[in-house]
Amino acid sequence: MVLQTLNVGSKCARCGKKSLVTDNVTGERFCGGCGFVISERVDETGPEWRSFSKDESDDRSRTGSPTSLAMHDMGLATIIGHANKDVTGKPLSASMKSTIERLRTWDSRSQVHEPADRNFRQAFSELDRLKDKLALSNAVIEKTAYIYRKALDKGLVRGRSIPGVLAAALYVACRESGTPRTLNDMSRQINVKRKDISRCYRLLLRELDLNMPVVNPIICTSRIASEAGLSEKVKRRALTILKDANEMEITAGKDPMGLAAAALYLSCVLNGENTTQKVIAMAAGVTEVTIRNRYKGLRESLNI
DNA sequence: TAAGATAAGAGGGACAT
DNA sequence: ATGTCAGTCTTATCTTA
Repeated sequence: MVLQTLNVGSKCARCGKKSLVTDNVTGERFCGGCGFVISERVDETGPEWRSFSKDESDDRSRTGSPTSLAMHDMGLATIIGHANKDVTGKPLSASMKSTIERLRTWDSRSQVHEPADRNFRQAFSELDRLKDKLALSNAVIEKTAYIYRKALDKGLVRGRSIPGVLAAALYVACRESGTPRTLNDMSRQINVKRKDISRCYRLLLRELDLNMPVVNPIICTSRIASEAGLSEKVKRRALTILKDANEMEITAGKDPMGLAAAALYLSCVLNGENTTQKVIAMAAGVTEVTIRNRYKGLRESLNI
């Protein structure tokens, strides 16, 4: 456990001695006199992730050291060095030496070589890629990591593809946090068939006893409206349409994206705005036929 | 060209066997 | 466990305005 002494000379906040040292392997700064740890990691400054919209920037500013569930060891690694000397530089006794060697073995095993941990590393590097691709917030990523860990603990990943289960966990996290991302979005980015993700998703719901809030079409509306470049006025009208539809209980069991898309289309027609079903269908990720069906249903139910 | 109509097929939930 | 059924969504094709 040899520690290279850098930054010597600063005063310790606890004992007052000028004996602060930095472990250049882990980046920990602590007092050589009393062992007081000053900071475990070197904090970076500035925002950690780029933001994609105003309302997403709020939960992305950095508040501390980046310890994350999405790191294979949750960012808590300690590394046992290779020199058999203690803090003062004296050689270790024979019994202590064997103890340390045993610890070192398990230390390194627990970090990289255990199968579960390799699984994490693979999954989380993929997750990191998806974060950018799908413009996801840090909160969603953390939630995904948490769910994935639980799934792995329960042995749900065995026999299934890592990206598949990961995408399912991500989908759960999005649903829980009200982030409107569809299975198709996931499927496109992670290159796993929608069907497979869907199956893993249902598995997670069953095995982890999750109960998912129903996707709110109202949230979908905003996403589609901005994607299709629709006006604020149209969006508002669509929202009242959805509210009415909800009260008339004709929304149950319908694809929320299709519903939101139809409400937007109806709103465009009512407001005399020129938009095609095709544009909205593209933005919503549903087919024109679905829009037509929902559109028809909305008009009949609301007597428009 | 956009919108509407129709048909075939897929995937999954509810339910009974 | 397995099969059937009703309901939804997608894809494809044709018709209509």
